[in-house]
Amino acid sequence: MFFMRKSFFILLAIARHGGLSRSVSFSTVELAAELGVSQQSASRLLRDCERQEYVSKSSGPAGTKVQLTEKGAGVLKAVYRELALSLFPSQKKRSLGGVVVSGFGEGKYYMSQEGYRKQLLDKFGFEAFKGTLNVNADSAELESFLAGLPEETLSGFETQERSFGHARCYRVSVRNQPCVLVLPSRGKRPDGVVELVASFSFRKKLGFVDNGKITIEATG
Amino acid sequence: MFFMRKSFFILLAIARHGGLSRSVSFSTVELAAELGVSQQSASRLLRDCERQEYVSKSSGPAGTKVQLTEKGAGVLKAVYRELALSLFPSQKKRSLGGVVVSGFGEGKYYMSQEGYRKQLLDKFGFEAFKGTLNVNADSAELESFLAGLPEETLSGFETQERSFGHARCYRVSVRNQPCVLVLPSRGKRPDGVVELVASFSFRKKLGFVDNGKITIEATG
DNA sequence: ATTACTAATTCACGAGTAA
DNA sequence: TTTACTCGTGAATTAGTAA
Repeated sequence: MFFMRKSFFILLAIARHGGLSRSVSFSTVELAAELGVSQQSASRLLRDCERQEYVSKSSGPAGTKVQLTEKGAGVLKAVYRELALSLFPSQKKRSLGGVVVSGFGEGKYYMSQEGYRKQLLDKFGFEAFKGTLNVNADSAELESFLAGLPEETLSGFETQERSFGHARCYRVSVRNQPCVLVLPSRGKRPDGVVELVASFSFRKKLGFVDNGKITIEATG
Repeated sequence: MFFMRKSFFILLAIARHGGLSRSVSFSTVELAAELGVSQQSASRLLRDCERQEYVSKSSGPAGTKVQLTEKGAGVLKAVYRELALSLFPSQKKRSLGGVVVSGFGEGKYYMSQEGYRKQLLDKFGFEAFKGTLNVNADSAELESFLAGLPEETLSGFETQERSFGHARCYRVSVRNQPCVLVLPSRGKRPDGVVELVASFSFRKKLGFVDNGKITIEATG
């Protein structure tokens, strides 16, 4: 957890300047002043962050442009989660309400890929049912629900036909059945729609139907 | 802001173990393992935190007991705030609803103390009206409202008669009138009750009465 | 202006160990 | 077992510059 200690405050400084969502101009002199180190150290520390893939940057005599990577943003989120749990232990959001929506079969397609099935088995210990349950939730509620959960990542991979992106996963449960909430990074989906993966079919085993209400619970 | 860089992760580790609200046993060996440093470094770093008054601790051959001070907790809250603003810029809570309650005149007593008046003038630039408006808010809402605001502190002081504790302050506004939300640390008050201080009387100038609704807005 | 190299320096770290 | 000291080493930092 604390291996990213040395990079954290640089990432935070970049995020403060908006580097989470876009590339920002950020000279090493400014960065140095904010952190209270020399320009030389700022330059070196930034390069260390790039080596660890926390940021992507381009720099030259015209200045530096920098943006946090997913991995870098993950560092900030992980610390945010720890802080939130420590500072406001009472306020952890333990459940998330949503509505079942139709997924047009992509869930089945993705869950048939060995690249994902293998990782789900390794990380979560079950053979995934070849299909997902798509759930629509309020995106702000989803955000704060997920902020309180430990995050795991399914890596992207390539097949002969195409390449598959990585996905963020969270252990949750529905009606006391453990399952995994998956947020694919690829394929811009509507805000607030997530996929649930389990060893079984939510529709067959638990009787969920389109437009039905569902409650997702945090586990652990 | 980043002067506490070196201590932050130690404070976070202590908070994870519950050291925010109570004294926790925490051997330097454990701490070292969590941070990925040697026992010797953990011991030294902990001592640095004590010197900076981020923690209070007692240690000896039987082990170490440690608890975060207000100042130490303030470090974690400040970082939490920065993270929250960067990660979820949309979600900042900008206003807080509450109900005016009767304060039995202690507000007038405190606001008559030169020790507080001087600090309010220095920090906020106004002569405080000798009285406060007590407001009752939902304590969870209050917590998340304040988490998004920069915090300032009025120091405690001594008079011939008694000693006065320190207080946490936040710049806010009510009906577009800038004022200061004060949370005294002393004198256990009911959860969710705060005091508003301004250059004027809320009751006379704005017509607030007991049990009336009030909305406090974040400024800046 | 910048960034970022190399060299000098410092100060943080951990080994050894006392209490 | 603890905690925490001293001290040698080297990684991290800054100064001085080049580009």
